[in-house]
Amino acid sequence: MAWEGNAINIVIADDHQLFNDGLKKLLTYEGSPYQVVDQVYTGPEVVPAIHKHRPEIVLLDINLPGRNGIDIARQLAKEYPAVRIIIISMYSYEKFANELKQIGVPGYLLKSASNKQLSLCLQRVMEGKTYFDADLDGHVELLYKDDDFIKRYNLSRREIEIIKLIKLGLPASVIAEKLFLSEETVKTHRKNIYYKLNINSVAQLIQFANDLGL
Amino acid sequence: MAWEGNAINIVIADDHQLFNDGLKKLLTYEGSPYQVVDQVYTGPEVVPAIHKHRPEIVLLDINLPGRNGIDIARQLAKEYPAVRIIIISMYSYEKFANELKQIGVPGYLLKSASNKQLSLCLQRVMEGKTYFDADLDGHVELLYKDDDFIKRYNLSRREIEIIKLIKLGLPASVIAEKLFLSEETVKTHRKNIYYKLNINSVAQLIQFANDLGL
DNA sequence: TTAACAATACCCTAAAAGGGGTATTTTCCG
DNA sequence: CGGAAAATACCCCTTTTAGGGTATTGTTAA
Repeated sequence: MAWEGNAINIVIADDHQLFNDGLKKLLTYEGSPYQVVDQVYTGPEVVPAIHKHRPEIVLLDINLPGRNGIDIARQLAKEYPAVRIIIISMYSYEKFANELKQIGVPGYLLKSASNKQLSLCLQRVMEGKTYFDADLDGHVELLYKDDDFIKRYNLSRREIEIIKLIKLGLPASVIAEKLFLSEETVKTHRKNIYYKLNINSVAQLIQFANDLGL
Repeated sequence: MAWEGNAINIVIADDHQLFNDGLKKLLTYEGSPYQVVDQVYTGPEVVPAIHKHRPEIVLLDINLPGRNGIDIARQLAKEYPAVRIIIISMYSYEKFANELKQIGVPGYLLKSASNKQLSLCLQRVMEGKTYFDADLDGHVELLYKDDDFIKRYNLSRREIEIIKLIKLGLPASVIAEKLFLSEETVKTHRKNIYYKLNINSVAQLIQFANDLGL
């Protein structure tokens, strides 16, 4: 499609095939300077694809099956510093934003971004600048999601916070340290969560949280 | 694009703009029978859009800001029964599958579905049949997926079986009963699984299994 | 301004998980 | 056939969870 000569080559890494394919379509309109040279759908496929194609840009999801997107970004930044990484994620992981910047990731787009924001991001990154959607937008969606969750299951804000930490596999003692609480308090919250959700194991809690996108 | 005469009209409701726009592109290829007549990005916009366009099909996300997709589906089924609803969701909400079927939703696609699955789903729904990706996930594809999983992480068939039961939140004792094994054996398998996957908690195991669609 | 809820924190106990071994029998492939 | 891998099963121990309470302090909405 694009004039082969100096097209900007892109690799897309996202496990949602419909999103991945749709993104390709969005990028390869008539007269586009971009060319999607490869699409991968799992974590372990990313590095080999980059090695093979040496694209100018990789659009990289964080939640890839098999391997964490941030780990991949770290390896790519080290081994393929010429490849510009743009993270494409559902949420604004503010915690990771600084980490990603430090790694040298120049772009961060939310999936709720518009086509124009995508173009702008690509453009800026190709100019050697940065574009971090995560800084601007982040809070709104997350707070809303939590609110929705709270309403539906009568959970409190603190309880949501603790659910997220349990999801990471942290024991009550560590969660307590992180939140500057007594371990007993964390256990009390956990008990209340189980009661409200009518469950009785961490496995069920995680299924529940995952199902609702928490 | 499509021959205006008898094109199948579609409304897309998804808050991830890039996904929404990409989906439109995927549906409106040259010679496509489909025509995207409207795109909305929040819950409250859905019903008015349906009212205005009376499309044959609405592709509806569950996690919409402002209003829950299931509620919307319920209202649409009642007030606009001619509109065929296809849920497009990130996760397989097995809990809600029956509820959705009862409401009369004929289609359920995962975002990780392929373009072909999308086409098939649309086709079947337009023929008055149903297409539930959430179900298939549990049966048809699993055997293949298991093999893939085994190869990548050196897990045995028995270990996969036990992972699935752990995922349900069952304690080792119950798993042992179910499989006619000693509890100690189940614990041994679990230890080996943790070692192979380099993890150390049930929370991490579930994340892992979910990521790989197990 | 109270009553309800959220958040905090402690007590107790039993069950289960997590982590370190070792060892036997089956199964299956070369 | 023989050896590797898988599946089975047990021992030990410590930590954590799960479930049963009670209780104090804020905050907040009726």
